[in-house]
Amino acid sequence: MQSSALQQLDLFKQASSHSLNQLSQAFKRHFYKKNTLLLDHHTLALTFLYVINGWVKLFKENANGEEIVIDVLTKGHYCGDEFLFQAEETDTYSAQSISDVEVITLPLATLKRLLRSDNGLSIGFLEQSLKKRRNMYVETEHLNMKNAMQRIGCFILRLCDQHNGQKLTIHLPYDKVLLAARLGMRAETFSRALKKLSKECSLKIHDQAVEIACRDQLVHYVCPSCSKTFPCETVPKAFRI
Amino acid sequence: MQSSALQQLDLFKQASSHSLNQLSQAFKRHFYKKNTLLLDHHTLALTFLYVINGWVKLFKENANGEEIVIDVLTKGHYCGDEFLFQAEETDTYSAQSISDVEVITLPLATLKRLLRSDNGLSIGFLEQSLKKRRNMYVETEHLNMKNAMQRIGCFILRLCDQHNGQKLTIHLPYDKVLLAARLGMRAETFSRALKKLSKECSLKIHDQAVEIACRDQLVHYVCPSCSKTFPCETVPKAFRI
DNA sequence: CGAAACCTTGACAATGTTCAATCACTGTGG
DNA sequence: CCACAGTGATTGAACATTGTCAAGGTTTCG
Repeated sequence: MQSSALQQLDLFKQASSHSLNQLSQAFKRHFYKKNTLLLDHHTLALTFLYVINGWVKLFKENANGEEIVIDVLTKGHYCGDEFLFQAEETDTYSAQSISDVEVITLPLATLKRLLRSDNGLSIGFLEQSLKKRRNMYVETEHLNMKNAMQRIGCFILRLCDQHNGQKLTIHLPYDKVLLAARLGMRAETFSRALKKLSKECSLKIHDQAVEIACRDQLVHYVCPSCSKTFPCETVPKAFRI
Repeated sequence: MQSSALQQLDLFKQASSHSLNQLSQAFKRHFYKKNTLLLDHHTLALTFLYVINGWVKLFKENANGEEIVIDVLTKGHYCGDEFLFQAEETDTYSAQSISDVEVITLPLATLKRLLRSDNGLSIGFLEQSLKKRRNMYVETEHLNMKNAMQRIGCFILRLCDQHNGQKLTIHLPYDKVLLAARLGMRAETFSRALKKLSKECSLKIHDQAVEIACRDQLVHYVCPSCSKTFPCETVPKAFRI
């Protein structure tokens, strides 16, 4: 990892050159195959994880042994930072690749040491953490205000490049079981809701491909229940940090 | 606001004495009556708000004009920080007192200026922001995993001083309509669920008072669906035998 | 006093979950 | 190469939970 490459990232763009050098040496770069456990819940609480390419599932188990999906990360996303100043290992989770991935890792202890002496680095992490919180507020609102069909529609809309014309085809970035969990519903509910949504909004579904005849029709169904207007984000959710 | 008092707060405990002095001069202290609009959604995006005493509701309206409760703050809680580095005024909300309150406010611009030159201050804000995010993960999990009765029970348990004995009486800190919204359900659902919970777990409800005959009974009903164990704050499940 | 807010209750509708069955597809070992 | 197991996906039927609407009681406050 070049320190110049690091500086391109929002997280590090205000970091000192000393920090960037230290970081570029301390980071480890990894390539993993699909379905590999990247970090177990012990290690994750000690490690900063940044996704360069591919998709990563964050998950834990509840008391009944069922899997809870915390989040799904891709290019530009990261995790583990929330345990920086947390002594006890609690509320942690594991990370698993759901595609071939390229990631970088760094011991939180190293990061913490650098943060202590580099205000630019601290501010970068603060800024991104605040952004994550704003995103979480939106997600919570969606979970409360939107039904299954609307949440799926919202996810699809966020995959549309906003500069595209009306008619377009997008591809669901990972399997439907996981997507259902990510959107807070069961696989069966997802299957039915997607089918219903496709009738309602003139979509054609072929496996992972979603053909959208008229984007505005989808917007009209999905967005009224929301405090934002489409396009919600310049960059689709998948590529947000 | 004395700078020595400020330093007692987790947010500011690592701040430089220069920052503390600046802050203690820039802060404004306010006393408001119940049901006062403290900050509208424009002002809130420009203001740091810290609650000294009393209760504050954060809310906005959705497209249908219904109120969405974002959060309810009390002593030691704060908000507005998430707009520190956000140029556009989006996803904002308003703040209203729901009891007589004492709060302090500070323009975010001032805070931002101080953060730039005080790494201790930045780290304080980062640390608290990460803590908020960990709390939000727990809340999201609860919303997904717990039903109405369990969410109410969990809220009640968190009001119990963990060192109390089995039998105790707690008081709901604000009205049930708001509490229902805070817990992500309708007032009617709250009413029925609380009644059902009180039968299930030997509670006696008189208006705002909740008499708990056996706290463990409540724990037994509420906590199995959760990755934490009661008392939630201290003992991670990982260390149970 | 009267209006408004708070709270509860009943009947019913909407939404999502659970369970069981089925099918297609993929990768593995014999 | 085929049989087979496992995963992903869909569907139906029964069920559970929560929301909606309407009504009525209580409290609060001007």
